Amino acid sequence: MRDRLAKTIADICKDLFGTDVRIELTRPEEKFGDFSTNAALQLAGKLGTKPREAAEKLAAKLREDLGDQVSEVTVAGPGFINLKLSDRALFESLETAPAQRYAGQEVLVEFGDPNPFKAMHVGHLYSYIVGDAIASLLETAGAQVKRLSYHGDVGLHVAKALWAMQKSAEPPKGDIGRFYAEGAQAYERDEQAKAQIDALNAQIYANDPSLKELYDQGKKLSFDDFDAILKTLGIRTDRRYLESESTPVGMEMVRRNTGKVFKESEGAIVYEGEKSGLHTRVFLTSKGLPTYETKDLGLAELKHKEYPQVALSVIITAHEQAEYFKVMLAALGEIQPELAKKTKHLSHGFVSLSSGKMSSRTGEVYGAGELLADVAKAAKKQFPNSARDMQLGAVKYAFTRHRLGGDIVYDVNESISLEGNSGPYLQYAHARARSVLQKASN
RNA sequence: GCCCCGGUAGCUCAGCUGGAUAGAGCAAUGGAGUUCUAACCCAUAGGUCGUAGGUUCGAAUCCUACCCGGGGUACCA
Repeated sequence: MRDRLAKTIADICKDLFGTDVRIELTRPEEKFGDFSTNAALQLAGKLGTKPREAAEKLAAKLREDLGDQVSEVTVAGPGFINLKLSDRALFESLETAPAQRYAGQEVLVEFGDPNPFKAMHVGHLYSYIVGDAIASLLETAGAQVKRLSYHGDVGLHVAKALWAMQKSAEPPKGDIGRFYAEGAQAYERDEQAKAQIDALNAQIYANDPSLKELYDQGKKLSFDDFDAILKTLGIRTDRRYLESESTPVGMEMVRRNTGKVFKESEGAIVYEGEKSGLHTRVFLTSKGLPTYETKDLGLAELKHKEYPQVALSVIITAHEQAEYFKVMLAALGEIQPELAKKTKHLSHGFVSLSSGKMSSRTGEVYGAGELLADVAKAAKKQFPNSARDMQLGAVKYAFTRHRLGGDIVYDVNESISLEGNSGPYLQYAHARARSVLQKASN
């Protein structure tokens, strides 16, 4: 509808004034109409005529050419042309399918990315909800979307959790996050524990078989926990990548390109981002160990191998990684230019709670599951019969109603409110509207 | 220090590829209705659009400087 109108207006401008104009059709305040264009203002600027005169001429022609599409064409203010759609056009637009910009194309969307052996916190929840929404949007635009996630299954955080699991008398079960929290605290406070954890970390890197059983237990526990939360959220993941997969691929890429893309500096292998206005980052440490950037390079290559036909690859993370990704993508751009061009990093801010609740009693971060449970509790209290869908709608809407970029504040009570800017409000409005329609047709 | 993001009504946020008196929800104040799932309705009040310059016929929107908050800034992720 919008595109068709814009084209008609552009054609008329060309006919009448012999000039090409980039037509902007905006949604003005309701009282002005359904669409509004500043085409006449643009024309006046180009031709040096009075805006209102150009607007009147344009409007007259539009009334003629648009026929039953519009019920009103008016000129207002300095020379805006306001269009009011006819009922017929309005109904037609309802039946028009959305634009299929990515029709039939494969698109990857990576989001969520919680690390096993740690709790999934509200930041991950934000990433999952935003990422899933973006994936759905792309699906609506016709894309064949693959939802991906990436998980750090090796590293110091694993050692911290394993250390606490080893010390525990009982077999590990339930919330894995508490083991991590215990290990992380000991690592900070206790020199002896720190040494033990560092040793454990080396063992993990060396794939020590004596750790395998505990490691596998912990990993399973983590992913079972993630799965439960994702099931509640109704979010699926098509492919999970692990750091242990991407690491060898990335190391190979860095080695192959050392001397070309990467440089040796102070014993480490680095990428000098300064040449593209960024900063230098280490890819291989002086001990020869891969950093996150190398692993991400490998991940990009892994995705490329499995999905060679992608039109677009989106990665969604928190804001803290924004500049890191610029450097990583700049390096990738020198190795695989076409791949880097198709990769787009989007970042979101941090979540804070209006209640001020950020960490639970143990000093861990506020968990994703914990938030979901708190919402369910608050919803049940206010609306004893509230459905799961209502709670989910509340959380998802509260997290997606903001523009991406800034930090967001989450307020449980506001999110479950039946009034105002909330998910349940929309759901209720929808239900009522359908009810009215149904009764009208009986 | 340098780089990135944010700074709009008491609160949470839209608007930021320049355009019509800066909008919404919540909260506040004053009213109306007792119901077809009332998703409420009407009205009032509330804003130096972080600050100061600049560009423009026109700036919340573009440019510059500065202030405040968050993040990043070589061997963590």
